[in-house]
Amino acid sequence: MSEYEHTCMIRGDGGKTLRAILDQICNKWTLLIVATLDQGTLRFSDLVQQIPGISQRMLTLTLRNLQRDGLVDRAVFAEVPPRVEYTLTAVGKSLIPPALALAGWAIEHVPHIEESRKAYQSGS
Amino acid sequence: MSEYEHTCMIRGDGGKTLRAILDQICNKWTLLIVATLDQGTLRFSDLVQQIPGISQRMLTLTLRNLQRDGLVDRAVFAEVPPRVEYTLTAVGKSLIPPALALAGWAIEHVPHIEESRKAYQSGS
DNA sequence: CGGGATCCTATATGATACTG
DNA sequence: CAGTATCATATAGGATCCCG
Repeated sequence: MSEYEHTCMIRGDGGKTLRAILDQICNKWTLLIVATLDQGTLRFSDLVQQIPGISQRMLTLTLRNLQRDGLVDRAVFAEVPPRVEYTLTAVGKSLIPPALALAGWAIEHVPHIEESRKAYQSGS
Repeated sequence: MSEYEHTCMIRGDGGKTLRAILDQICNKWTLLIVATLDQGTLRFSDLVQQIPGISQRMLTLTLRNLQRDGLVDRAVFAEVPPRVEYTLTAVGKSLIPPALALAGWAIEHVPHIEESRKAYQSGS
């Protein structure tokens, strides 16, 4: 039943490699931006509108990181007013299935987790 | 090619539900602890030894959260010296496959990401 | 329109010392 | 052994204003 032979992928080098990547992915906005860009190419203002609550600052920062890591392409058009379009790269798209796996797990277990939290509260 | 129909799982309610759970999972130690506990039942001191760099404080805090969320069982034995054993619950174990999926993605793309970072640096 | 620059706060994490 | 308590710090994230 145990998957111990495989969890070395997580524990690996003490989890360093994995966590370095995970830190980039599991911040507040990355998955949301990637999931939104799965629709296709979008402009900066499109992303602001479609991602509720994100600030310009965090959108810019997160997009820069995604671009730096090669998950997103950034195309600037020399027009007035300026136009900048963002598109998922192949690597960016490849992140979606594992992200969905985690999202599926989370959504599937939300009821159990919330129940457990209530029981824990009343217990202590 | 697009998985847009499915990414609503991520975007859902603006990502709120997913991120509430993700915040618990993607902190510095949670996945490492869960992966370590996949071996089976372990004592507090076992975890300290097997997880390099973790402090007693963070191990305690993270274990409490996992226990509260029903991912880990905590068993206290009234002995001297005290013995406390931690075990993954079924829900806790169920987190491992999606975690492995993400870990697999990360490890598979580390080379590409590092390459992209170097290119980004020299570009700017 | 698409940011950059600046300031600010909350929180996660760490170090250390103490205890039943 | 398995924590708790306290203090300190780094950083993520947010608010606001300005610019080409």
